Amino acid sequence: MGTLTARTTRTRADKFASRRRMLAEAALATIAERGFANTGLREIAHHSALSHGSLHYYFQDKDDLIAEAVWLNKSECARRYDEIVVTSGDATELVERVADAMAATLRDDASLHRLWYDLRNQSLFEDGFRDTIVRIDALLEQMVWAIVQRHSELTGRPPILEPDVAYALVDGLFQNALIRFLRGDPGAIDRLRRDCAGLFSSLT
Amino acid sequence: MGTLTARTTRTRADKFASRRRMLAEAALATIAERGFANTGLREIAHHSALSHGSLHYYFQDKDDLIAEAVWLNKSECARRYDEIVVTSGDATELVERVADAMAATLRDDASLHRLWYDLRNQSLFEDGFRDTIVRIDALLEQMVWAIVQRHSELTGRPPILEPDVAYALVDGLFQNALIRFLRGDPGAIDRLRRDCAGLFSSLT
DNA sequence: CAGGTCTCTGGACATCCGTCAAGATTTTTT
DNA sequence: AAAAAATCTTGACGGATGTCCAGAGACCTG
Repeated sequence: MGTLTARTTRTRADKFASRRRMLAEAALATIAERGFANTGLREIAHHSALSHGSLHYYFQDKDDLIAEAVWLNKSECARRYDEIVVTSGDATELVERVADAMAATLRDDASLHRLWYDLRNQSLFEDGFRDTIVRIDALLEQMVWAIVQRHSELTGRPPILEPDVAYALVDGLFQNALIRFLRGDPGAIDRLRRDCAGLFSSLT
Repeated sequence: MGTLTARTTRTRADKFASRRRMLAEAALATIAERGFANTGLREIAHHSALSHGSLHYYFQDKDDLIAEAVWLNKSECARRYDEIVVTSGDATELVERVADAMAATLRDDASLHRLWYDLRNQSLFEDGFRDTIVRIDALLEQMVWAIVQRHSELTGRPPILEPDVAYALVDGLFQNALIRFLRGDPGAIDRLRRDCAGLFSSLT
């Protein structure tokens, strides 16, 4: 076998990783459109620069691809509120900005959130990408709890609920708004903003 | 054409309806086990007394069958709290009995609830049985609101939230507990009972 | 330039799907 | 009992699925 320079192996690995990312993004967009169960590998490949045969060169199987795709999207999504938590100076500003951000992502990324709930439900039937879903779920719970804790700091009042309950309530609110929005109710955005602000304000 | 006696047509219609119900129940059990996307008509028929071809004699298509199945299960499920609402004498009894009932159905009917969330999500991608899902969703919201209103009567305090928000919070709590339970956490049952009681107590 | 990896394609594979229709079987009517 | 209507089975259809593979093209190394 030929000996490879360190530079070559690194660019190789980089290209491999970048291809994986590109395919994962194509998978994300495609599945977000039609749902996990209704989307085949050929359709995903059609939305990318490669053919359907290549998917098994970069991913072990379909579950591997989907896990990478949802992780790519959701792990970054969970960090989107960190800056708000850090830079908010008082409690009302924190609550307002969080509510605004949630309303904005409901409006802009509705089909991606729909995909998330789709995959989280599928993972209750099969264990293909269950581990990834569980990890993301934990991330989202930490995200909500970070907001609650910061709000507690700013108000001086202790949180009145535990992290998992807080996450459950916020998630219920968001999922309900998402469903209403997708069913054609544009007012769901503003109502989510209002209810979200009210909920976070009353969690401490 | 032969004239049929009223008696005969009625028994005909009865038998037809009873067959539909039997098939819907078989579909319910089968899909609850493996999920909507992973279950074919042949598998459903295998869990019933008929063959897969008969399904199209009693139902227009697969969506029709699934709609009937989920309606059969969920429309009755939404009425299960009516008796508690009517017969509870004071606020704490109402809250305790509701929380007990929710914890019990989480323990006993977990896979049916999993199916409900599965179908509700699927209906956000396809419009096959969307109308049925929307109807059931409205029923569940009314169910939650009936509890809140009764609690308001018994305490003399007005509800602090609107019906859709109350439903969103309760649903978030239940769905979160269901996910934890299905992932292998048996403590999710008692925690749902506690959190549910706490939530209903603070909604008025 | 020759040799050897790496990358990618297009097609084949077995299997499943929902739907349908022709015909057998059962039930009811005349 | 004969005829008709309702019920049910079986097998087929076209299409879609995930996976795999032989081989072509690209790219780097010597």
